[in-house]
Amino acid sequence: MCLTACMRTSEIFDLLRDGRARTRSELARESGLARSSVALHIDTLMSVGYVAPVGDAASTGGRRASLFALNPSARLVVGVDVGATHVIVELADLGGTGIAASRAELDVAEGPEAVLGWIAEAVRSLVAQQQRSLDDVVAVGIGLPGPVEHATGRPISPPIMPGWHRFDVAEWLRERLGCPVLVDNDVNIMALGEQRTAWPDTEDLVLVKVATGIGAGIISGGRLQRGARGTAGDLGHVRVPGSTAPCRCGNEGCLEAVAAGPAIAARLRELGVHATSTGEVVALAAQGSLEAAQVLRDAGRAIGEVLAMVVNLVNPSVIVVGGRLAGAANELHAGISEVVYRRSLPLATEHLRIAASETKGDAGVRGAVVLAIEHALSPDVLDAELLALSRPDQPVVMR
Amino acid sequence: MCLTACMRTSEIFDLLRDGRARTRSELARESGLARSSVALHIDTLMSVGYVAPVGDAASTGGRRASLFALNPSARLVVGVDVGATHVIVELADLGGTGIAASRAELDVAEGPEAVLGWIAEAVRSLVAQQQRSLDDVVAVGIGLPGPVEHATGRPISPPIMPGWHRFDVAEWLRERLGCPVLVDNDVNIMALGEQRTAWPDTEDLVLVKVATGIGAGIISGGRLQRGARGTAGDLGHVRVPGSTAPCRCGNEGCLEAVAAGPAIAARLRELGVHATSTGEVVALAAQGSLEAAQVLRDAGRAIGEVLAMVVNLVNPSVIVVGGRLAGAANELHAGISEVVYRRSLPLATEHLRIAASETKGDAGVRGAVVLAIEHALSPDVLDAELLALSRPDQPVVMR
DNA sequence: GCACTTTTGTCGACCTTTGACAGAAGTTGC
DNA sequence: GCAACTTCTGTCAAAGGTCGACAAAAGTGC
Repeated sequence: MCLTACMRTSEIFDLLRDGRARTRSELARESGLARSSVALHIDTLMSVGYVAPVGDAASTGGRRASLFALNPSARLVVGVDVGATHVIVELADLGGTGIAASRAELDVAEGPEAVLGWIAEAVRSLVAQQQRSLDDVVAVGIGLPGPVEHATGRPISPPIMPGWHRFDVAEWLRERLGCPVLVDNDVNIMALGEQRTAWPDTEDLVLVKVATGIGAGIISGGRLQRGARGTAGDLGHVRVPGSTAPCRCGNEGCLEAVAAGPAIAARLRELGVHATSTGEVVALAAQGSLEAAQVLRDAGRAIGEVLAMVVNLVNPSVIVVGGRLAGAANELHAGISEVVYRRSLPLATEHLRIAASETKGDAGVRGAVVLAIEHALSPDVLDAELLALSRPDQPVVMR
Repeated sequence: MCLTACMRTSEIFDLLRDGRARTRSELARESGLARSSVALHIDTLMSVGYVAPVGDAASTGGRRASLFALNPSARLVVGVDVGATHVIVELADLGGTGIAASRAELDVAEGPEAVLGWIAEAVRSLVAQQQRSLDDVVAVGIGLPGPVEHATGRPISPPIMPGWHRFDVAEWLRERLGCPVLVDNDVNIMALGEQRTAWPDTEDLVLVKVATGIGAGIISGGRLQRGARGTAGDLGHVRVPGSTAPCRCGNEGCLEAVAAGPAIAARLRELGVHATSTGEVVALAAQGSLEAAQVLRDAGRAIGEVLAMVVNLVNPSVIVVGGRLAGAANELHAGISEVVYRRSLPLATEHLRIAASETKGDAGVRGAVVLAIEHALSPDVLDAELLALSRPDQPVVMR
């Protein structure tokens, strides 16, 4: 049997990945194949369930053409956002639409088996609630609050995750859920979520998360930049010009020691305002505290200094500011914009936009869902699945 | 005729791109195709000249298998390195080996038509000298000393290239040389040359060029990062912590105002040492001037401060230090290493190497040649060429 | 209702891929 | 030096994918 059988099928499917409905003729034009060949592939894709007819197109003077589109409910994916003190598990369809979610206040320091155990149980129960089978779940994406070696799915020396160093998260969950598991850093995943949902036409985006820590996810040329060891985008310990504040990392003048939640709270206490946590800073800003506004604007300026370098270095078209501190405070955004536009090269800022996160606290899970979907629907994986379905007797071999 | 005719042919060719010789069986194993199919594709590739037999493999107990490899002399490419005051044009084979080169001391400020005119003439004469036809040249790569929009092949507001703004370099040369022209920033091209020749197994590399200006080329995940407008890697105007030196860009504390050639020369004059140009600084360092050593080490530290951010942000496995000032002075390298290893995160520096450029002043042309070769031998271009050759009557259509 | 337009499913022809086979080329052991 | 064995090469028919064409179906506009 010809092994290239389903090759072009995944090519056709790739065109439908954006969710838009298309006629057979449109697909033929876009793929370069003949209409008759496209029809054959569409039949294959419909028999697997990944594609479904969605009515007819308007007539252009003759018979109406039938429209086909990705069938989001064909399979399920799971997105998981693990924070320092919470875990969110969301069940979603292939279009990225959330179907059901679970949340637990769980300390990541309790260790991998406790956290991942809860996640596995949550997935099983969400799937059961929807009266679907675990076999329908084709991939799991998961974001962790620390450095992750994406290729192997293991955290590497994560500061706030004791017991997780080199733990094989991907394999542990795969054994229990029976599908591929993609692991990445939480900020990377937020960047992915933000880019795919709010900025689909932007190929170069930087997401800055400002909360108890500060980090960035960099998407360049449409691809997430992870670097050699998966630690790319670590803004928190970049030195801010003009600051000598001591940082827990041992160096001084780090951005995190100046502009992250704890540093802002400390600064407010110096001004005589009671604030001990990131949450309280957010609350003060929401109440309109003048001191909070002032300190947040200064923090924004410090972040802006560092982002100005990022702009010169990476040349993004959009910077998205996210994280708990960004949501509550326009001052942070104002401080950032002020410095970035002054300190970066004119050529790099000419078409640069600095925007607030669109997904309200949701970017992490959204990104995890995207990570899972993009793996499950990638040509390689789809080819293997189509091959397996066309020959149920043969074992699945991944090349 | 089936349009997919030569599809798999380029796949086989892709395997031979690394220059290593292989037997039909090896290619079959690596490509997943049957031996007989591979044999057919090899025949096609030999008839076009891109692949040639290179003797027999050692016997493993039976008949010796014949070896096939990329035939470097099948076609020619051109690499061009345009500097502020010089132009180098090199004719190379498909293996990237230089065949012949021309150099001119030509000021880039004389404008595009003068410089490009000289380049076109140089190419013609080099090709003629080698008794080959201009038709054998399949691609030209060219590096320019300023921001370039790679996709369109036009410089964008280049500071030291008056008259070049938005000039269609690619089209101008294509019309006169009759083959595709790839344009990029000179530092990007140096990074490409360095990575492909000296660090082929490294996917994440940053090249820093230290000369009259300072810039960086970033290769991440094996791909050159150009950013939204092609200005990525602009280190020169990143702010150095602790410096307030005024810069020609209008800001203060820029790296270029502290650590580039003119700044170093100015600093030496403050110390009573006569130095006016980058070249004189290099000469002083070569003579073992203590003042030059001291100033260069300080410059290295300043560059190290900025590179420490780059390491946190991009997480490369190798930083290559190139440019005129790097070649002459170990002190620069020492200063850089000292600060980078102290200021970057331990996780990011754990496997980080900081190396001197291996290609002695040659990285620019090497990278331009690589750019040309990788375009000319890319599957898309090769498919089109094979299709055109199999149907000489039909016009070539690029999809 | 009729002429015209457009889509759809089907079919034979063509091309690529495959696995098998016989012959060629080389090695090893006696 | 010869026989037995191993491995590679070229050829070929069968199988599968793709294509263009065609007739039937479905819809529009007058």
